[in-house]
Amino acid sequence: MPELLLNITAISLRTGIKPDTLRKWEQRYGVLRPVRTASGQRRYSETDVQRVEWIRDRIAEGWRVGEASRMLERSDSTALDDPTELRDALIGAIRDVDVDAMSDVLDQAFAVLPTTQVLNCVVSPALQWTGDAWQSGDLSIAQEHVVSAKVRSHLGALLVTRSGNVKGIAVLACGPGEYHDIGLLMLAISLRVDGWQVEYLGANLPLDTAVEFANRVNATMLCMTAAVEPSVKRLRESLASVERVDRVKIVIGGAAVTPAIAKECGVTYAGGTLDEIVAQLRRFART
Amino acid sequence: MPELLLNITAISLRTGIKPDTLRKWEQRYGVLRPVRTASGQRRYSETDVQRVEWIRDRIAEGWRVGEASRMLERSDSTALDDPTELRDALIGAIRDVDVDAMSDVLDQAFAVLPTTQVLNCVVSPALQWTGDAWQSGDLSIAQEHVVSAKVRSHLGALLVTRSGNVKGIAVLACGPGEYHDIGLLMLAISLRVDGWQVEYLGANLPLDTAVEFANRVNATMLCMTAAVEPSVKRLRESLASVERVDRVKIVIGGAAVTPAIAKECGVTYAGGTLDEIVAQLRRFART
DNA sequence: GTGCGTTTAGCTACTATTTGTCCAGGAAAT
DNA sequence: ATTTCCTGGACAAATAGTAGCTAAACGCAC
Repeated sequence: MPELLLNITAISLRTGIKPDTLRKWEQRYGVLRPVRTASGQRRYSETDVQRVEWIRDRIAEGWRVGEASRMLERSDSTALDDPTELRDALIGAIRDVDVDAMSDVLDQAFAVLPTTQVLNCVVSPALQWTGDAWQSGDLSIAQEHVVSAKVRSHLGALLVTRSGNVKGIAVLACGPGEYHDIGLLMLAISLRVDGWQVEYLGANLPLDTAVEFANRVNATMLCMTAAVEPSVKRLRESLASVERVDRVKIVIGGAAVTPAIAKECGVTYAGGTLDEIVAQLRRFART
Repeated sequence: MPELLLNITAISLRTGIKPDTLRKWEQRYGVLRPVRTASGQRRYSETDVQRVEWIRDRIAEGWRVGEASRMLERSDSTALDDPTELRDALIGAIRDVDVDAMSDVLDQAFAVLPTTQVLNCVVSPALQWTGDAWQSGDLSIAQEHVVSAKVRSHLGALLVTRSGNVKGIAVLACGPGEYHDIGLLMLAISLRVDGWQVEYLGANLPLDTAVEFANRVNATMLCMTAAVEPSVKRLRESLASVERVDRVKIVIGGAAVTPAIAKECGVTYAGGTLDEIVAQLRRFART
């Protein structure tokens, strides 16, 4: 599937709606969610074209833009479109071990909400809940695994689509001994949406080989995570001994990493919500 | 027939793009690769004319030059449809650490070949090659990881689509301590294609909780894998101590598992190529 | 109809990026 | 000798971005 994305002039020529207007529609009604390129330019999909044409036709029939947009929103959200409700629905499906429902809710969420919102407001809280429920013994490890696997599949699907133009290349990996990679996967998706080319290396990667790889693919930065204490220790040891490549900036983060640790190792720290991390990395890359 | 070559003025007159612009396109986007005379002058072919005209037309449709060029690059990367060639192309991309090409080849393969054939004839051999190259030191762990991650994403995307449960429910998981899950993921896809409802639990799962889960979702069978020696040991220990549920048939397999081990533990063995395993499980489920 | 508030497209101002054109100085072709 | 072409850099024009303002169009109460 060579997914080709239109810029604002192209979609404007095809739909007959001026660029200014398209931007206003996006700002006011959020009907269009074009992905952004490296420099922040909008890139529209075929679906976006269809949405614009649909609204244009409604306007021709005498509807107002706002109403048409709301109709469109409503028509493609059969049931839920509220992040909170979707989150609760997902948690409910997990609690009931209803694997089909889990997929349904995830499909639904990705269909009606912007990707970053799905990650921040639906997937993240649900995973958090899953972790807590597992710790308190309300959920078995198998249930926790099935949730992870499901989420991973959905996120993986988002990672395969490639965007043509890029801010830079970001290499993402879990530190040595670290197997908690879902958070990193979510970051990968978020960065991709923000216009990065992401090379995702997954769990348990020695730092030296990660640096070498990042250098080889000409990456702008290398993000390593550690979610638990033992792997922070190993990551720190690696950072102390690894030979740095100046061109590749190293960023660390993850549940068990603190700004102090990063400072001590002479690398940058990123943390907070996904959106915050993306913003931090965006600024950081410019420096 | 002596191929007729145009100098830069000629191609400029035919396409309406000024020589200066053509040179900049070449410099900036590399779309044109005219041959050079002894003294370094550009000589364009008919293909080059077509490429310039194609880009010119895209620009008229509102695209930006840079992106149109990239689209052109993408579209004329030769389309393969032979499993062997695709396999070799994938291995080549892995060897060259060309992450974009890897995605291209995988996209291509899944587009033109049946899923099972992609897994058996393209992905499997390429992963095998990757493993061998890693062991012989020709490939770093990072390179091995990026291949895994890429393949995992593509396979995960296939696992998201749900199909009816005609043959029964199969629960798949790696045994405790086992993190090599790509083979299992490929089996998951193959079983799904064969008409099973697959619940994929991924790496490192204790057997007792897997059995409990399989029972809870009314599974027909539970497949556990072990790819390396230590995890076979843990799997055997678990099998000896876990409480069986009659309804759920347990099957084990994986690189480090032998029929003898399965027999000793009182469970069924499955092994061979993906197709063979699927056939074995199909027969097995009927009993 | 008239008046009033809301909705809407278009416009301006300003910044950043992308892209086409031009120029200088030297080499080759005519 | 004049013209064409090369490279590389400089620069201006075009395209996009954001934010905020304006005025026409519209809905609705009177």
